[in-house]
Amino acid sequence: MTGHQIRQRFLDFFAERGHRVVRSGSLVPANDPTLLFTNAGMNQFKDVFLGLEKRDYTRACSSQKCVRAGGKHNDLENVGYTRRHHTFFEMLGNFSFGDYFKADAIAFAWDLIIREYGLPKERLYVTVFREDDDAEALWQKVAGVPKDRIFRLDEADNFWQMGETGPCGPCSEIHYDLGPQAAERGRESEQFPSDAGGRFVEIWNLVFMQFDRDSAGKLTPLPRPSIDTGMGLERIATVLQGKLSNYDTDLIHPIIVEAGTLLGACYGSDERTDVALRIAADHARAAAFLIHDGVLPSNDGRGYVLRKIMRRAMRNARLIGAEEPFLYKLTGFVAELMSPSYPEMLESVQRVARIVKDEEHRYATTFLQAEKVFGEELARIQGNVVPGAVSFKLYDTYGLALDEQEEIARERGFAIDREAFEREMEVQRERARASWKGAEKGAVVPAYQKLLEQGRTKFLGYSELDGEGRVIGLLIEKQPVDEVPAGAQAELVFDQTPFYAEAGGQVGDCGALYSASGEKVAEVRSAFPGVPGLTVHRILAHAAIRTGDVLRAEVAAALRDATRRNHTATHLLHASLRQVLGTHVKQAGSVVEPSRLRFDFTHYAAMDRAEIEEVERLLNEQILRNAGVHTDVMPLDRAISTGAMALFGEKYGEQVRVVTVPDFSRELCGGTHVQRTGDIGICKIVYEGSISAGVRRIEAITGEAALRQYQESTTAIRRIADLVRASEPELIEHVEKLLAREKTLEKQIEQLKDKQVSAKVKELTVGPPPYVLRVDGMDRQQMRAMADSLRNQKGSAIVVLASAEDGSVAIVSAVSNDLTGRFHAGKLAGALAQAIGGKGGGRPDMAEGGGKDASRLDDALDGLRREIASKL
RNA sequence: GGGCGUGUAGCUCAGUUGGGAGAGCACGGCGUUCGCAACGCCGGGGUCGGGGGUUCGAAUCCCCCCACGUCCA
Repeated sequence: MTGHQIRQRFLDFFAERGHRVVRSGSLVPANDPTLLFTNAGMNQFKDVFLGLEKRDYTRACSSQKCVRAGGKHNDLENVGYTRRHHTFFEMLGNFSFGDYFKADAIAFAWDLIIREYGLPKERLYVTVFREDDDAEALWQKVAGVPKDRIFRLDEADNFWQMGETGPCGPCSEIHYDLGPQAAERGRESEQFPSDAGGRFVEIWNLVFMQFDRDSAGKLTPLPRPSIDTGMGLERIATVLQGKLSNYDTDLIHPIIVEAGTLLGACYGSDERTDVALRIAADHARAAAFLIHDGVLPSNDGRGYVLRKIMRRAMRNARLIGAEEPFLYKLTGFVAELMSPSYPEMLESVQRVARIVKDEEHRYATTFLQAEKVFGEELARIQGNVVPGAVSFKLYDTYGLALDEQEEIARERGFAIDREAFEREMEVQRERARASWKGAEKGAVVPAYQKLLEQGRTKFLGYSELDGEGRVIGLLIEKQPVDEVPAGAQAELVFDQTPFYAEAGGQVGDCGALYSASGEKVAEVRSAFPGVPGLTVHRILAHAAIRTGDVLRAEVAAALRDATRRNHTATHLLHASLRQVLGTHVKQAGSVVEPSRLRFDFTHYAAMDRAEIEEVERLLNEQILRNAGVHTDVMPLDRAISTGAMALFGEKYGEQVRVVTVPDFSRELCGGTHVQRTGDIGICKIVYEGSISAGVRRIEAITGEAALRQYQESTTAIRRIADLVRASEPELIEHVEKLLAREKTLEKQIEQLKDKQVSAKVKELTVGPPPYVLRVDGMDRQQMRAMADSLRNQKGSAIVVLASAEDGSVAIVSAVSNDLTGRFHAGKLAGALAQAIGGKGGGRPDMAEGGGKDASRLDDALDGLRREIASKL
């Protein structure tokens, strides 16, 4: 059975049993700052398990892309050396949201692996949580697993929790015996539950979510227990394909072979090569999928983890002799290999390759730089051991990995002091820990969650800008209160509201609240979702407000209208960019405010002027067309099948809104839009720039803001034209002429100054040195040239020049080389400067100085002249 | 978020007790050549990342910011 078939059978199996097949979520988790990457199948259902989100199904199954690298689960260091560690893998899972529980979960799992996948019972073992009598009984009753094949284990292995608090419960695992040949040498006789160094592998984990843990650690039973299971696709493939290592399955082995071809190496020839090839294969998978999902290599956060993964692959390849970029080709191969299940991977092949190749290039330059510095350091040290501090600096500042250092050191007969290196590393860790102010997790205020239990806020604002709402919650500084006094800043929740809560880049609405008598009782500063589905209004109360009050809520129409114009314009901009630049353009971030719109998107190069103008033209053509903007609500699957654009890292419910500009743009969007494109008025791009490698940013304005900008620009142009006394049509040509003239004038001044210098030099060289004199009006540049020239022409000379201007004095002195033993130019300049209340110094042959008191200059020069004469 | 490093001509970079902004390549002109490559001569090209400070004087020292690199979290 191929890997793709194994995945498909899993999904089909559960679909036949009433499960909704849900597409894999993005590797970048939506709305979850606590998580670096999606690392389990249940991530995208987290809010459903927590009861924060409702879906129109209670059973689901998925094959979820996962990455474990960085963060809590970090497998990166092991990848390549073991049979089963990966940075990227797929997790098959079935889920029950308060629907079926243990009995069905066990029955499904057993049925699938025995009947569908045909695994022999005698090779299977089951573990349950120490106290979970139910599970043990069910495995015997429902699946007919003999009691001696069921093992009770402790919390560490068989109790699962999402976090410190929240849903948790016992779990139960199915293990498979790969046979004694899979055991570590010498451990062949060890029996389950030992893993015998790889002989017994966990293939499926069934989590029985049945408790809620509060902050005190107390467990209360959940009213509707749930199921969350996870089976690693690569592992089950290993078992079903009769292999011992995940790297030998058809999901990964072809990539290893391809890597071998690209690197001119043969898998199986020696351990070093094999490790490098496995690392290349695994990391190419991770890189291809991460970049496809919108992650870009950078120096912090997710991008940094991606960079580390890619560099690890390049480094190991280099150790087996790779000199040219290769990883970018391998990611293309990965896309091909995975395309039966992930056809969308083929769309991003070009973009991914470009980004990977850039990174390979960057790595090469970084490595060269580091190697150079390392060489300099090696030349400096005594003995043949590289000190820990040096090693650490190389690693920390220049990114030269320790195994690379050892490689280079060995070639030149040096050794690395690993212990000293570790000590330096510990210091760095300590420093980072000390400065860590504590992660501000998106702590959900419990009060918001309580309010949500009374129902989601009904949003009236798609069609209305004002409406009545009943106050169902009031908070001051996140604490619930029954009444808000006049003058207080507070948060207010209605049962329904026309206020848009900040989402999808669109800012929340501002406005005001009125009592039944028409009195204005509060200003609304902004509105945001406290938790998904709950609109929280930030208010400044003008009168007392109590829960239960019915108020009229009125959105500030002018601001909302401006926001709508910018939001629809954003969609038109997105579509225009795709037409002009290509379909590789994808939204990477967006802000929609009343005053402007900001749009980040994937594109490999700066836009040239013609492209920007073409995008603007196309966009405004759509505005002039004045097409109606439609919004439809439909299931997510249908929306995607009609070609609506969905975004990276954005989470959508089952029912989605699709915003359409006929024949031009179609996007999933929950925001507010204009009715006809003509309402936008006009759209003008005011900024285009880089945000990071491969991502560009555009800022644009519409409507009134665009008009204002236009007026300001024309005013400015008119003023400039007046100032330079030119008519607008000939303004550019005129300014060009002025600049050219300025340049000629500057050059003429230079020439005049030069002439002044040579005239003065000619005049002076009639007489003998030393030359100690005032040259008022000359600047330092001229004085240097003059001193130089005097000295050179005479061959042997002392020159001291002083120039007074605007009350301050500049001094330059020069001494020819034959005299520097007796006269130090720096000392001459210093002595003169001191005499006029200043300072000076410089080299023995050339020096400068300065002072404030020009009135004493002549006397000082006389003095200096006498002093020099006496010593000559 | 913290540590270290880098930022100088279109490109690659040099520039130490603070005192002349430079090299190579690229570009333009002229010359040598049947032509090309190559070479010779001449030339254009710089907010020394930005801002502030210290100083008579800052590419150089100090502070802040930005961009990039790198490591830790």
